[in-house]
Amino acid sequence: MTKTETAHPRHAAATQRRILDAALSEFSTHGYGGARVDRVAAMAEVSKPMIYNYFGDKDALYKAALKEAYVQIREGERQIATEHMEPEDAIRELARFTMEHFIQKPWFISMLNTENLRRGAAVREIEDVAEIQSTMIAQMSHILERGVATGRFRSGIDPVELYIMMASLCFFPVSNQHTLRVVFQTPIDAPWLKRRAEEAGEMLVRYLRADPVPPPNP
Amino acid sequence: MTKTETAHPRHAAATQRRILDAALSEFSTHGYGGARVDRVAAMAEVSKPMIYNYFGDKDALYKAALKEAYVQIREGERQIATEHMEPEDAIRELARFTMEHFIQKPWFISMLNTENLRRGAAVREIEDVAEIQSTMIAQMSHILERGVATGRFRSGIDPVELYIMMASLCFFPVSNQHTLRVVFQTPIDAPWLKRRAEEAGEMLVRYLRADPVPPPNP
Amino acid sequence: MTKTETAHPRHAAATQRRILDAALSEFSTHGYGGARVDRVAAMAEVSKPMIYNYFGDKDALYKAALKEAYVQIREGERQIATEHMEPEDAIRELARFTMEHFIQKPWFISMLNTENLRRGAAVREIEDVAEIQSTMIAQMSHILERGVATGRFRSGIDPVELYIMMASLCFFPVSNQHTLRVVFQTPIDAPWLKRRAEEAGEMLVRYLRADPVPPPNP
Amino acid sequence: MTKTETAHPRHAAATQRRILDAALSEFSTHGYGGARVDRVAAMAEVSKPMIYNYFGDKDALYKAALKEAYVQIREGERQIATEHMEPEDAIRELARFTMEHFIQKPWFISMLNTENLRRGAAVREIEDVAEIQSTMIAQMSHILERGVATGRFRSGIDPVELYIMMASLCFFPVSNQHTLRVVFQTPIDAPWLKRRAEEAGEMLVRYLRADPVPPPNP
DNA sequence: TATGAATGAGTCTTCATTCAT
DNA sequence: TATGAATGAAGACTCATTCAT
Repeated sequence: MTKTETAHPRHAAATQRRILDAALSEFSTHGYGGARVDRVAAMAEVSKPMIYNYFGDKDALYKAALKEAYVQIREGERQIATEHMEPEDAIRELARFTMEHFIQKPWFISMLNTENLRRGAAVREIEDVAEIQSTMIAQMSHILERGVATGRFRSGIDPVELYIMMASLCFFPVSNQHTLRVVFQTPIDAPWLKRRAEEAGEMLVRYLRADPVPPPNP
Repeated sequence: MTKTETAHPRHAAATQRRILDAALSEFSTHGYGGARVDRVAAMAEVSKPMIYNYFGDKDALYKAALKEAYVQIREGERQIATEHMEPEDAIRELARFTMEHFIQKPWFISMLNTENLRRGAAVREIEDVAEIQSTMIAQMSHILERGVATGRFRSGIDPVELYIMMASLCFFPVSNQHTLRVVFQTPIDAPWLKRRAEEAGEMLVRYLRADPVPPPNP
Repeated sequence: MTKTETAHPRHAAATQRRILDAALSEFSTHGYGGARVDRVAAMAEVSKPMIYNYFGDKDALYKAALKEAYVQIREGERQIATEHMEPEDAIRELARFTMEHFIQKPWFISMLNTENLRRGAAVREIEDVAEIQSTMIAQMSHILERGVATGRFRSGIDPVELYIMMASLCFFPVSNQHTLRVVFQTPIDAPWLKRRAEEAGEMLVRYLRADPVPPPNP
Repeated sequence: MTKTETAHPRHAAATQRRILDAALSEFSTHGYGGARVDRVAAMAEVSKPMIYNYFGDKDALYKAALKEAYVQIREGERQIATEHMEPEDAIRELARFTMEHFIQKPWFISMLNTENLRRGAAVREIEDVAEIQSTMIAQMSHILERGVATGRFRSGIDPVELYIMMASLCFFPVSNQHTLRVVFQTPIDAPWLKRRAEEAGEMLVRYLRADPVPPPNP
């Protein structure tokens, strides 16, 4: 008999994983105050004491889930490769990628919103958060440099601020889709969101383009 | 003994107002699950039964607070006047105004985030929400039209989508300031946010500008 | 309809009393760790939230019960009157009274034991504890003075130390009755305890008596 | 790899000892209800299943610890030797010894208090408890006999009752030191307790002394 | 002999909600 | 209109105990 595939016994690491996944799901679905440890236990198919044993208390569990959200996002961001693209295409690709990310991993947006509601009480205590989006920023910098070098892009754009703009354009329509849907009575669905990403790309590119040189006075 | 000057006057309307203000503060500070009816009562300086008497239950109170948030925002949006401005200036002004709005009324952002966490369960049931941001959209349409008419702006831009882009660029940096601050180690404060608004204006304007007509072939 | 005699509604003071009595009973019967808030609620015929509402938490409830134990003891000690007695009789009476006290109010002994197990964590924070046994000490002092004045008692005896000795002789047989019963296979009952009090009186009196003056050398 | 030098040797007896010592410490520090099996395991440096394996359950562990307390006390009492002393000195020595005992082995007092709180539920089931303090009683008897024989002591004193009196005078000041300290604001420390023992000896001796023979009528 | 992993059954505490006046 | 008093139902967290290896 090989390793038993039973859910429960003797698999500390696996148990912790299940709890973490369940916690991420629970906190992102219900927010901190609305999350229930009981539900996490049920979802993870463990008894409550396991949660307290491995994570401490609800707060620590939340912090672990938040960190996990960032970690998973970082994993994802490692996969973008834009070096070989034309700068404008690279920017558009980044926008597409970011939007895709937010659509595919809705719990990330929920966790960020929840954490900001809590005024960042937990992020502050997570180590290494700073370097989490370093990949993204690095790519952004590289694209900008190349764009400037070829004369296609203006210079003087801060990559972090540019990244935040791109993130804003992708985050908000996903994050606020439920209120937007009602307020604007628009059918906010995946295709609509993807068009937003295209338009965000367009906007970023136009924002970056070097101003046309005025024709020489004759 | 004549009219007592207690904090609990006979005027039902005033009592309801105090409750509503307290509820808005409470729900936006703690989210739905974290909000406490006791705290609302204490803040409003009323007894808890009053809350149930006037609003029903926690859920109804939340809905009332959410609606109130929208109403207050609508009040604010009535005050923008861009008709007399040049289209580009008008766009920039709208961005500034929107950002200012979000900074001044942080509970609005919190309520929107909370409501979206709840997947829009409550907005759906609020009447007249649709027309709430009609002022904004109307202005946006008008500006676009004028811009297109003068040849300054491209045509074919949807005012709602443009509005959402502008909102995105202003909302996200405020809404996510606590996580951004930690992740990017940037001092996110009022001046920084105002610069974001300027840059948002710049971006929108560049996005809208008509493409330069290529010089006629000789 | 006069005041309703219902157990529950609208009688804050009465409710608090019932809770306090129940708490005293519960803590003295089971010790701190063995006490159950549920049982206190049941005994007091109130819902648990009442307990937390009026007393705070288990710890505060315990402290209140401990203080109550001391208060009730003080009440009792007010009733001894030994001024008109011969000093020796007064001492014997005090011993009898003290023993009776311990027999009649067994929860007092239990609370003291419990509190000492906790190393006095709670007494320290009770105000006015110091003056609680002042009546007893005052009486003791007065008896001693009168005894010395009449030449019947030795001088130089500290009233507090004498009180502690008396208390020791009465407390221990009651407090430790269950172990004593088994270890010495003696039927420790009320009569036996009362004889202990008599013997304690005898012992104290003999301890206090002035040494016989040696006959003058012829 | 040869015999590991871990803290968990193969020797079952040693393991049991460590558990027993830890249990004695735990129960006497926290009482029955406050004692934690986890803490016993940690203190004994064994896994919890070991405790259940060797002792059964918490109750059985408690009983074992209580018995151990008595056993250790009996060990101690074997060491007093008063045969060669003058009866009065012997009594004083016994008081000193008893007090020293209580000061040196505070867990004994705690266990007795805990057990009496439980109304002696466990002592009753311990075999041989009866003979545990036999040494003490035997000594007491012998001293009394010798005192009576020499005419120094009164006759008719029951050794068990005398022992209980002595124990009372020593037990109470140690047992109740924390409440006494607060109630009487006296610095109850080792020297103070030792003076209590001296005074207890004095009291016992005066209690035992034969009454002076009235001078013969001339 | 020994233990890491796991849990059922509580235990304290809180919360939304209602009753009686 | 207004509230002090009260509670059922659940929430977070713990504890004695057992299983599988």
